[in-house]
Amino acid sequence: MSKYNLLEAMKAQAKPALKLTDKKQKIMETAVALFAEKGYSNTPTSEIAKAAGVAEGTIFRHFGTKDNLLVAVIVPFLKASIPSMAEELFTELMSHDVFFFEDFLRELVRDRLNFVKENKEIFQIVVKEFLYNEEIRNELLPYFVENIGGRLIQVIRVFQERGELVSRPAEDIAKLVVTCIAGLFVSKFVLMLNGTADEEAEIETIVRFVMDGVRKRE
Amino acid sequence: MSKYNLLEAMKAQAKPALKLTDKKQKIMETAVALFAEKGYSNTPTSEIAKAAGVAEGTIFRHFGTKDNLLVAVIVPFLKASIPSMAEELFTELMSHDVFFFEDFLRELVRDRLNFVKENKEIFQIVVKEFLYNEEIRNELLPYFVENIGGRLIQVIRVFQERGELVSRPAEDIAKLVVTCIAGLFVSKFVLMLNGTADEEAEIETIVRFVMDGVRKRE
Amino acid sequence: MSKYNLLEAMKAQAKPALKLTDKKQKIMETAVALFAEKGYSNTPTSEIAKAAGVAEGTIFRHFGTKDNLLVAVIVPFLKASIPSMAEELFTELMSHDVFFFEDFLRELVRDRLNFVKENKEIFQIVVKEFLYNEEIRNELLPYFVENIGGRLIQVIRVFQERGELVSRPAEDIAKLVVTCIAGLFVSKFVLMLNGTADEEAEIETIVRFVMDGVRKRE
Amino acid sequence: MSKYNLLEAMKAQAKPALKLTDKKQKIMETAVALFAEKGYSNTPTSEIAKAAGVAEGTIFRHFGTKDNLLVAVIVPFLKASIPSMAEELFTELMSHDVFFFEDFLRELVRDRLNFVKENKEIFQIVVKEFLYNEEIRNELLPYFVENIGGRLIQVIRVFQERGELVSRPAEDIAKLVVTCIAGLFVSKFVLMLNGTADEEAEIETIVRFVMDGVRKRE
DNA sequence: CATGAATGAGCATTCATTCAT
DNA sequence: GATGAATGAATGCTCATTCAT
Repeated sequence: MSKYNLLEAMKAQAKPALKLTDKKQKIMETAVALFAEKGYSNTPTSEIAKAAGVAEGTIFRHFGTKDNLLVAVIVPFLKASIPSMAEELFTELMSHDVFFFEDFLRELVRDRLNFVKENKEIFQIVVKEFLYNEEIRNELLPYFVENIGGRLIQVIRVFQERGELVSRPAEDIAKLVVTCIAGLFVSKFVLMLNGTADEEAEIETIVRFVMDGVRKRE
Repeated sequence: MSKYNLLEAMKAQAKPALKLTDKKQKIMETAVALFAEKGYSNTPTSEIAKAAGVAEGTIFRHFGTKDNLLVAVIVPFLKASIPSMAEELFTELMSHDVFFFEDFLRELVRDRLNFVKENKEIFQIVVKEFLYNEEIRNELLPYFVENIGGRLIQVIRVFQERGELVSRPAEDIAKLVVTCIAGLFVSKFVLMLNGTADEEAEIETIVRFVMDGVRKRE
Repeated sequence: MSKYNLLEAMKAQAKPALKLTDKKQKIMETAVALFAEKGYSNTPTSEIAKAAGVAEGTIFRHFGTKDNLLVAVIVPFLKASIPSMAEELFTELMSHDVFFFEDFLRELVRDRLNFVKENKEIFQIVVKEFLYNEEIRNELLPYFVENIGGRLIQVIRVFQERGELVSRPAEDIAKLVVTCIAGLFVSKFVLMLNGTADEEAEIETIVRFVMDGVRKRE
Repeated sequence: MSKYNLLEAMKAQAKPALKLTDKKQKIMETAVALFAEKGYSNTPTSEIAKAAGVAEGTIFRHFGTKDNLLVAVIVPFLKASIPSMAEELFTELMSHDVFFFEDFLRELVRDRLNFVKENKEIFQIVVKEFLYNEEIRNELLPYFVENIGGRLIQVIRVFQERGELVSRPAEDIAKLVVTCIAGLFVSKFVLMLNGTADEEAEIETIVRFVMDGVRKRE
């Protein structure tokens, strides 16, 4: 059995208990900043306590274990990680004829870029722990594959049928698209390889790359 | 000053001292396996010692510190990480007219895929520590950007002049290409999202995605 | 830069925080006894912990490092090591005509003898570490020379002008006097070469030796 | 039973085996320098080996243990520490009437000063370990008291009978004289509180202090 | 004799967690 | 709820000593 049970935690946190104590809130904010900066296992609870201005015992009163603190911090992010967009689009696509995959892709990238930009630190934590911590990876990987990959595959299939997308296996296409977008986000928000300041141009670059690759056409 | 000085270590290890003791060799092999599996900082030296069948002191007699053991394991990999290909190709391209970027890309992917496949565990270590360990990242990032990015940019420029590649900034193209390939390698060798068994098909999929994207053409 | 910064520590410990925890107090007492008996570097923290009836971690919670424990134990002693007497006497001497150097010396010896007797163990620690530990010596030597030597020299000069003391350089006289007294204290409290039980007689012996040497006079 | 048995070692080393190997000789010289500088327990055998240009094993081949190396280095010094002078003088004094205690003292100080000056480093070692290492102290203290103290007491008694020295207990006088001389040697050769460059003047200062104290006489 | 790889007990220090107040 | 002193297992590292070559 897993030490983390992130998915259990996600279900449990259905009602996100908006009434966070001042202290509890402060601990979480501090933990996010420190985990993002130095990594989970390089951040002692003593340092979190000090930076948050609480006693070390208080952390354990609220979260029980350090692991639980990580979970508490990560779960709301994970729940918001699934682009609801994809599902909405899919429903819509089935009924009306709307727009092009290129437009969907553009909106998807824009949407996720904004989401990650607003949750930069937690994104860093999730990426780092996802790779570093085997248990977390084992918990999250199926979740991502199913929820994100799965929806995207459905969307892709629709556009393939319409003839806009190549007819390779939708799984392969989804994987390429996700890897490409995720890779660029990691590069931008974790490795801090800052590209252009102009965000719209950046989005356009990604979209055109994914759609048409690097070959010149006349 | 950095704790690691990986680049210094790389220069110093010019002649890799092939005369590795049995024990030293065993320690390194064991460390590679454990670091890859659980991450550097989650692997106690005591466990390495036990798994390698040596006394803990032996590790420190050979490597001095745990950090040095990591460096000793990583450095040869890093030195072989720069695709000499790119440089050779670049020289060749300047003199004769040979082949297409698509062919270059195919060879590059094939070459690096084989390299990483043969060094799977060390690749896992490097990827994980690269993201998790700030000092290592700070050491390696400029190295990668300059050596890998730099060479690729030069190659791209040549093919742009020949009209095979789109005329967006070569830096952007290089970044997209590298991110895409790196992302797929991470997905395959670190996250273990196994794709097709047919490797040639896999290479072809990447090449076609990078060259032409996902849009259908008649 | 020094590892110890004893003088810094002395300034910092201005208000010695009388509210010592039971445990903290117990640790310090135990450490004093063990350091005095076996020397600082021959006393493992584990042994201190065991003898003090606390967990080893508790030592580090209170003192951070073993070095700091030594400092915490030594500093109050050092601050009380300067005989305020000398300074007071000096001021007094400048205004009124009071007593003889012989009387001053007798009081000085009596005062310091009592002080060391009451701090026997810490005196042992200081003497041993002073000789054994280069860094501690480098920290303390200038302090002693200036504070103890300096004041004594001033006193000696006054009595030289009054014609009670020989007119050799005051520095030389001070050095002889200090060496002689310190040597006898070390002999008594560190080497445990117990002299007479009669302390007053002991003091008188020292004073007469310093004043008149060993030559018989009629 | 003692770990050291210095006295046993002294007896055993009766014939000092002049045929010291090159390596053995080099090890001892290096050990002397390092022990004097950093103290016995702060000097790893590995460092001695390196500095001496031998393998670490070689030290143990020759000396068996690190303790034995210390003993090997110290013992010849200890054997030469007893001023044969005192004994010779005593024999001489019983037969003829020669010179004054003051002259004896002057010669004693000169003789020991030269001895220590020529064996400065071993003197440092002996002083430091004598204070720091209980076992060594327990071994050497009785030896010093008996051999050095004992002889001096006899000499003093003779001069007391002749009326040159005060008639306090000879033991007390001996102790004062030894403490005073030893203290000044420690101050000069261990603490490095350099006095005058003029050695004869220094000797004279000590002699006059011991003989007549600090009181001015007309 | 000499070597140096190997050993493993021992050490200072860290840190998540507990619990009495 | 909040505190922070106390815990003790775990960790990286040191070093005297052994032994096969």
